Amino acid sequence: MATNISNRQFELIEAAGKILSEAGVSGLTIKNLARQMGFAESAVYRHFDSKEAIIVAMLNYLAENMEERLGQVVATTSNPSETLEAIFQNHLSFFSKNPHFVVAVFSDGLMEASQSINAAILRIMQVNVKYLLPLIYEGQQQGQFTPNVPAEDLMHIIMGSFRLLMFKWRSAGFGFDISLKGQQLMTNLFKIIQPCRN
Amino acid sequence: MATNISNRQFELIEAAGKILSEAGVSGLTIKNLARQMGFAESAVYRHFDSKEAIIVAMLNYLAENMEERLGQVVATTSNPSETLEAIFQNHLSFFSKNPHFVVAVFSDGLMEASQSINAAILRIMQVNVKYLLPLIYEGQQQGQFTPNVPAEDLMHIIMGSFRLLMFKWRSAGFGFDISLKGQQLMTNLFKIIQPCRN
DNA sequence: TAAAGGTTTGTGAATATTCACTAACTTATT
DNA sequence: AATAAGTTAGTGAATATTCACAAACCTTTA
Repeated sequence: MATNISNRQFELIEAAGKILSEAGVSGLTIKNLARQMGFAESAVYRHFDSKEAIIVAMLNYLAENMEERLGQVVATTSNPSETLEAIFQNHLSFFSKNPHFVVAVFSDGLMEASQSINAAILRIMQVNVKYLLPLIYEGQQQGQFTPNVPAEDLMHIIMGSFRLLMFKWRSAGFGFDISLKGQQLMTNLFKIIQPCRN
Repeated sequence: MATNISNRQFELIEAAGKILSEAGVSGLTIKNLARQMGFAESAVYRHFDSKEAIIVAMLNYLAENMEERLGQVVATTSNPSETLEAIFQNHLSFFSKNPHFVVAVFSDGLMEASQSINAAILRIMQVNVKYLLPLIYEGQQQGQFTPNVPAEDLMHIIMGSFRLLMFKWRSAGFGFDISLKGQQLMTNLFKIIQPCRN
């Protein structure tokens, strides 16, 4: 779990992220990465075995980071509805500061690239499921969310809306305030998944 | 609008679709396309000026087809809720028969590839918006859908859920019954966007 | 202290492979 | 005869990766 990463490796991951957010998956070449770092292409291979390894390291870093953040949020909140909101805001704040991860996680170009990359991306999704699903289930039990729809499907709708928002943000060149739009989406989702009071 | 396409061109588009669904965007090369067609690479260029032109033609075909289908559905249904359901089922049935379009439309690898491809994909999304938005708005007016959330945002949630379903289907290698899962999603969505009866 | 040897991190050149695309030629159909 | 639709055999550019080598630094030993 405690993936050890050298300073240089971290710099490379950051550089790769910058390229991803600016030039997309197809722009992420060893040549561009080396240029971004300011050294020759061959030097990249002093720190990573392959391009694939760089991307996997990047995704693993995100997975660990996300696991930590979500764990923190769950630990410091009690009410399911409140926790869900905190998770939402946590994600929004994180992606707002690290837009390249939007490209990394929500792109299929990378998923096609290799099996290990694909697995890494799915792992990230599962981190979210791991925290969201019990939360939604609990919220249903407590009467905060509608019991008419299975928790898995409620989660599907929430995650789908979130992903589409990220897609739109990226398509717009990260040109609008994702936190603001995210807040609005969240508000709407809460309205919709609330149980009807009769 | 009346995009004229020769028989061979249509065959090429179909072959490209088959490759897309089996090998993804990265598998769609002229070499593979020629192999699929059973002739040499250079012969492809007898029918299309470039690879880009093939993809654009494919997307335009989808756009026209979709426009036609949605127009048909809207014309033969009256009730907004009923129309929305019919659109949903129409899409499910179409994608179920043409899974390659899922790859084409919901992939970012293609969007990055060129400006004209990007525009073609966005055009397809807009065809959906054009039909869905008035429908949802009307449904809200008639008290079939909740008025608490703006129509645009309701549409966002619906489209996001649908896209995620397509993503999951593709990730699973088109290995489950998309019509069935789609029906379930639709049922859940309808439950959720229904206005509370007090 | 100074030399010897090892490690880290870089360089520039070269590798094989893949890619979209093209020129010139052949063949069949009308 | 002319056109459409195929072929063979190339092109140059881009790709990830490997190679032998070198400068700078650290550690051991005489």
